[in-house]
Amino acid sequence: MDNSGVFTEPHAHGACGHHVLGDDCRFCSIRRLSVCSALDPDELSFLEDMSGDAAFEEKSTLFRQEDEAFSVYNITAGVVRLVRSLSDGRRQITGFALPGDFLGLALEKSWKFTAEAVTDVKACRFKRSTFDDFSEKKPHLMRRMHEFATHELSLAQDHMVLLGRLTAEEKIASFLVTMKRRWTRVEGHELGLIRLPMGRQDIADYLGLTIETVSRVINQMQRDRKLVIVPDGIRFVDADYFEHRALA
Amino acid sequence: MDNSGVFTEPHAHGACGHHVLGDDCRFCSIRRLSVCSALDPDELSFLEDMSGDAAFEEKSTLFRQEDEAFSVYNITAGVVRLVRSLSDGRRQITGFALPGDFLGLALEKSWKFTAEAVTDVKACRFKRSTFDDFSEKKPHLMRRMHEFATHELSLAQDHMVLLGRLTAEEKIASFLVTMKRRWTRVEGHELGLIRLPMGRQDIADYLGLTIETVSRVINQMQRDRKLVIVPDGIRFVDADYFEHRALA
DNA sequence: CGCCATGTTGATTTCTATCAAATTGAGTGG
DNA sequence: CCACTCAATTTGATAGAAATCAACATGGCG
Repeated sequence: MDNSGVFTEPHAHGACGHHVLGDDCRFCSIRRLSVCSALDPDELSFLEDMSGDAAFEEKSTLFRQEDEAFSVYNITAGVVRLVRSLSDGRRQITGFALPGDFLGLALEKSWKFTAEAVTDVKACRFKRSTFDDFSEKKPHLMRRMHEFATHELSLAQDHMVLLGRLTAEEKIASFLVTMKRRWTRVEGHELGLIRLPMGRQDIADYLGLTIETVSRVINQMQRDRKLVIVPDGIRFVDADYFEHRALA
Repeated sequence: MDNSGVFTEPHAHGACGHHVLGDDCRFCSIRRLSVCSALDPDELSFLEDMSGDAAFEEKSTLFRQEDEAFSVYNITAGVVRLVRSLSDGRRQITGFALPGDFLGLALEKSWKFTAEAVTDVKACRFKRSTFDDFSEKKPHLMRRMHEFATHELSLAQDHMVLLGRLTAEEKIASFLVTMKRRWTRVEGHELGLIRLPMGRQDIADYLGLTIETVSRVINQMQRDRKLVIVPDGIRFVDADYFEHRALA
């Protein structure tokens, strides 16, 4: 069921630590967005030698909470959901990783969340120990990692405000505005369409709502001519409405 | 009103960057908990020379969101609330800083939250630029900062689960259990009392509830003989109940 | 074509917020 | 020492937003 195509850490690890698919960091389209932007050509080539490409099928699991973190990942294509689950089945999605996002900032041995592929995903994988050794010797990279971590922390705080203090309507509006900004950044140009590759349940679990409420609010927004629902996402009709309702 | 004793960054900054009150890092009681635990005696003495003590009165503001971050702080005594506010007055407290906690992990110029003294607070203050230069040269310290940042990130994710998916009762139980653990760590030994120096409104703004709900739930717990309310905090009566209801 | 996952819509309940009023309690000044 | 004040907290009554329960619709895919 959920296990089709699962590619968990311990098994995945065997094939990594060396160059697998031969992609070239110099031509990496998301490098400017990633931790790798801190590196000069020599460093990049070194990093390339210790990296391997990884692909994950839609609905497969990159790794699970509590698993030992043998690898770290730079997402290069697709969307990953980061999930924390309670024993009774309640879920909170703490974030969606898009191309350019890095998984493995934490220095602890085990993952603190489960990562699942929302779409087919491609990632640049590094053996954790090698990557750590390298960053230990390259203050550039360590600093960049730290920048990423503190930026994530700031985003996490934004999300706490959203979860703790916004109404359902405000949550949805904020989410859509954020997704629009993130996709624009990734794609390098604004698209009329706001891609929503994740399902309604994922959106609900990200916003601390139920799937019914997410569906109702989005469809009400459509009836109110604030947006239109299209295949794979939505399109803003009244962008002002959204800017006004999303938290800065 | 809220401005009595305010000690904002720009003004505070004038008196810092050198040793002010003469406390000795070697005898710092919270060093083992702080970023400073990464340092050897020489480094500690260097850091001491560039540090200054700062004191903030109860209810005063250490710094405000958007202010330029001239200094970074190591809290040595008291409790600080970290606040994000919406334009319409809604507040979300993203965390409480206790002794040993560090404010200024982010590398960005401006603060991403407001910090207010819940009690009288003492802190070890460093000029931001000096501290950054120092950490740039000391991978030890940079790594330690990064560890702190990623640990905070993990705590932030815990808090997202709390805000998004727990009931009022579970939120309060989790909060109390966490405060118990944190105070035990700070004080080095377990105390029967769980100190709650922050008011009910602060607890509400931390848990995404209203003050009335916080009051009601805590008082109901007292009626149910799960805890007793005492001056400055609460005392667990049925510790099992709390362990069972708090998220791992 | 029909199946099953996903999403939508409707009816109702429930939890928590809101509105409103007492109560407590620390600090102040007579 | 005690009355007074003001803020913080508690308690009660009611409202409301979102959850829950329950069908029903859609749509991609074998």
